[in-house]
Amino acid sequence: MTATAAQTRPRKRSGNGTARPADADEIGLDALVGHAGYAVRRFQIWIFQDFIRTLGDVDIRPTQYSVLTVIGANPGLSQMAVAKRLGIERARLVHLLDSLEQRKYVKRVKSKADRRSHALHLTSQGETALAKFKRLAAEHERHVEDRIGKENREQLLRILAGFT
Amino acid sequence: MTATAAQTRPRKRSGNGTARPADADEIGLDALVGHAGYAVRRFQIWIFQDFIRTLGDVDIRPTQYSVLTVIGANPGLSQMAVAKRLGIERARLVHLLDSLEQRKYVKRVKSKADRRSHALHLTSQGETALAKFKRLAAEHERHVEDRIGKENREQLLRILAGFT
DNA sequence: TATTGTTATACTCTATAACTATA
DNA sequence: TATAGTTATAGAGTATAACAATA
Repeated sequence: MTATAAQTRPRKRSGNGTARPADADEIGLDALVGHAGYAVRRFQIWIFQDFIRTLGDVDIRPTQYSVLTVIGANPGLSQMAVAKRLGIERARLVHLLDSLEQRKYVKRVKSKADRRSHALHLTSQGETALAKFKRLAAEHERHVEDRIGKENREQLLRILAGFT
Repeated sequence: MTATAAQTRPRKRSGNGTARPADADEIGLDALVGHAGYAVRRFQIWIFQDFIRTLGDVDIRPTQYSVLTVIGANPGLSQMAVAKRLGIERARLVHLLDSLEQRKYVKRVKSKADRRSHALHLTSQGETALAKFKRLAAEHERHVEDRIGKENREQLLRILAGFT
């Protein structure tokens, strides 16, 4: 348990009494091993790196992908709605959309109902591009499956379903 | 599946033909639902926020906690060794240690064996403080358990054990 | 030549605050 | 007054490059 691990003594290294530094894989993590947050963080880094690599040719990062996907599935949403749904700061979404609009994937249409807000839509270019991004993202997902196993991936999605 | 979800049409909102904007919880995530990375990312944000809140009084963040824990369990490590083990850039570790050293939790001792490197140790203040941090971190871990369930947390740790 | 710690730069992301134009 | 979008700033975190001291 994490609580009792607090009393763990530093473990001996090498056992040969030399001053030789420990190899990376013989360094103990102590209490960290019992923390879900540590494992989740390391996994998340791995998974994002694979996503970025797999979608490297099309230069789309996870956050951009999530924005395009949500707009694609819910055309006409306001920026506030997208920001809230994805847990992104509305100030940050502004820049994300600037970039996606420059690349002609998204357009901001002035809403007639509420002239303060923009209705977000994919351009036809955006629709075509998103279809390709989704194919690449599915490929990335297969890498995840290869890494942790089909069953484990499904279990993971089930356990974390409440956070989406 | 994520692959077939690429063909999903935008789902109807409200079904009443009005221009009323969709509520946050009726906005579909489409392909995102099938991505482990999205769920993991949202979960990781939740878990870090709880960690930061739970250890708010002692002003220790997850990365600082991981550095202190590893030094505590492996006294005498070099900065390179700590950086490698935790997957932190060595340039970044410099600043983390500056702060932890200012707060008298850690000391850098010039290594006799290799005069380029520093041997890292907790101060006695640091040892005492870390014991307290570990108790608070264990409390945070119980929050995780409350949120996702004891079984699920253990399953998660098992699935992600390879990433630590 | 290579490595350790350091400094510096740039870019991403999170968290705020404040401004404008609307409502 | 409150909200949507915008601009700006500050602090984490990530990714590099370059430098001095040492190996």
